[in-house]
Amino acid sequence: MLKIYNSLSRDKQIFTPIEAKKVRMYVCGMTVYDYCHLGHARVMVVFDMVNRWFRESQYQVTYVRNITDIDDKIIKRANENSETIGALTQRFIDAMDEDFAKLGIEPPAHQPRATQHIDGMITMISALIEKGHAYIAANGDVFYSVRSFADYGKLSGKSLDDLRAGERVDVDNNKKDAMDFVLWKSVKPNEPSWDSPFGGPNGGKGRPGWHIECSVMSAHHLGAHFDIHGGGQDLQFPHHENEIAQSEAAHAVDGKACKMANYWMHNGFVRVDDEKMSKSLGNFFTIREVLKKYDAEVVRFFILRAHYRSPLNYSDQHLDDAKSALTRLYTALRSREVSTNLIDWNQPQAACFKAAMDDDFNTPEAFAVLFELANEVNKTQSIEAARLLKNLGAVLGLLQLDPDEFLHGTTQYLKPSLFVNQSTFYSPTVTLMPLTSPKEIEEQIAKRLEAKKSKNFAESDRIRNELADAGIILEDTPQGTTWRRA
RNA sequence: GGCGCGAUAGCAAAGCGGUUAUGCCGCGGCCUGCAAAGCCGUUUAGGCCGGUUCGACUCCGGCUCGCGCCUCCA
Repeated sequence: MLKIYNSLSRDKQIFTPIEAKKVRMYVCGMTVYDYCHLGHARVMVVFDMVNRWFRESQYQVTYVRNITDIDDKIIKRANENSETIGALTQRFIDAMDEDFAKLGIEPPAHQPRATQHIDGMITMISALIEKGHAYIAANGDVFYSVRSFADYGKLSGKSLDDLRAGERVDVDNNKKDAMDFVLWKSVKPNEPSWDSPFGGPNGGKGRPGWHIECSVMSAHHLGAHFDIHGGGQDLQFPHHENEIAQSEAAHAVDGKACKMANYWMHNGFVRVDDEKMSKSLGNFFTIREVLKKYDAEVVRFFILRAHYRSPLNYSDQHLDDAKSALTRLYTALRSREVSTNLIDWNQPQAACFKAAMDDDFNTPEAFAVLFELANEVNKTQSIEAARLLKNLGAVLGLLQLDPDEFLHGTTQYLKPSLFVNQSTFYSPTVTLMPLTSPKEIEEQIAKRLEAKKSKNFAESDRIRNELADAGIILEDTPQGTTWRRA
């Protein structure tokens, strides 16, 4: 029995799909005008995990994640770069796909782009105007009238009368109510536009507002009523609240609102020094920046190690910690031929893992099972335990590399001395040490073996220390000497 | 000002009204030529003040502190 914390009701509920054994899930994706940072990585990894767990639980999942490829920031950035909007967005979509693939994020079933759904948006906006939920302002903008939707605020728990619109941003005087939000923006000079029937000084030409995109794209792929809608916590208000207002009003039949999503899931923020990581604060780390220093799987492990709703502090210290922990799991799998196969969920440890995952995707608890299995493998050499460890890892999108491949590492090496006195995170200017090639390492190991054979321990230790300085740790085992990167 | 979330050992992070979470680090032991890895053991907990209870980290109330949303944001 799978339980999900529902932001809508603010409690954990037993998941009941609209259609038996099927899950229809929509997650707000990226606005593609720059590289993705770790905050974005978290949403994607978290919902990838959710997607995988549903599938593992025998659900047929239709996962939709949109791409916002038209908005103010994109237009601004394209102008700054003297680049076309199409070229800019494609460039960052490619970069995003590359980053996500490295993090083991499986592509969603559908990845609609806003610009492919303009017609649908115009249709929905027209319906909203017709039903009295939207109005065309004098300048040609179309606004949603929040006061027309009785349930406005039900997701975020906000009351229209308590919101402080205009406190930090000037209120557009074309609006009837300060909280009204834009559905259609009348065209401005040097901006792309589409034709619409909304009229106004520019003859209806304009482009859609942000919120309408998701209402239209989710309905297009999943229908007016679907199971799960997810995204980062910062989207809860106003974005998701506005989506509800649009969708439920537009799809209402005979004045009766059609519930948009049964479950709303929001993941917690990634923080830096206890502050939200964000573009505006400038305290963000891009995925590709982090992947220079850490293996992608370490980053994925780091994200999944915390519960998805908890805040997650980013720092190199925490990544180092995650790396050590993941190394322990891979070390247990080392030198063991492990085939993947189906998991027997009645097996006690597997059952523990399942119970944790079924409890609102409690990955930290699920990880505890993984470590118990690693301990068992190390203690008893059990192939069964090793197999279960790898198979459970697969459910989370982890532990699928050849252990040696992981332990030999592909990321650059940070000098240990730099780890001292770094309570939070390293400056991005930190010097990374180049990697010593595996061939070079093997040569040194061979030389050391010669020295060891002739009991020249001073020489063998010298070689070992030299490699240690280069970030290579040697391990003598009955089967020979193995190495891994620090 | 409104609404919401959180406070667990050196660090990270869960469950649970009474019994070892887990990982990293530290310490002791085994193993090792010495290490590393591994195994065994072990030191550090539950912001503060009350209440309920035979018993509270876990439930209730208050306080303090931190964070988030109320503008674009994942």
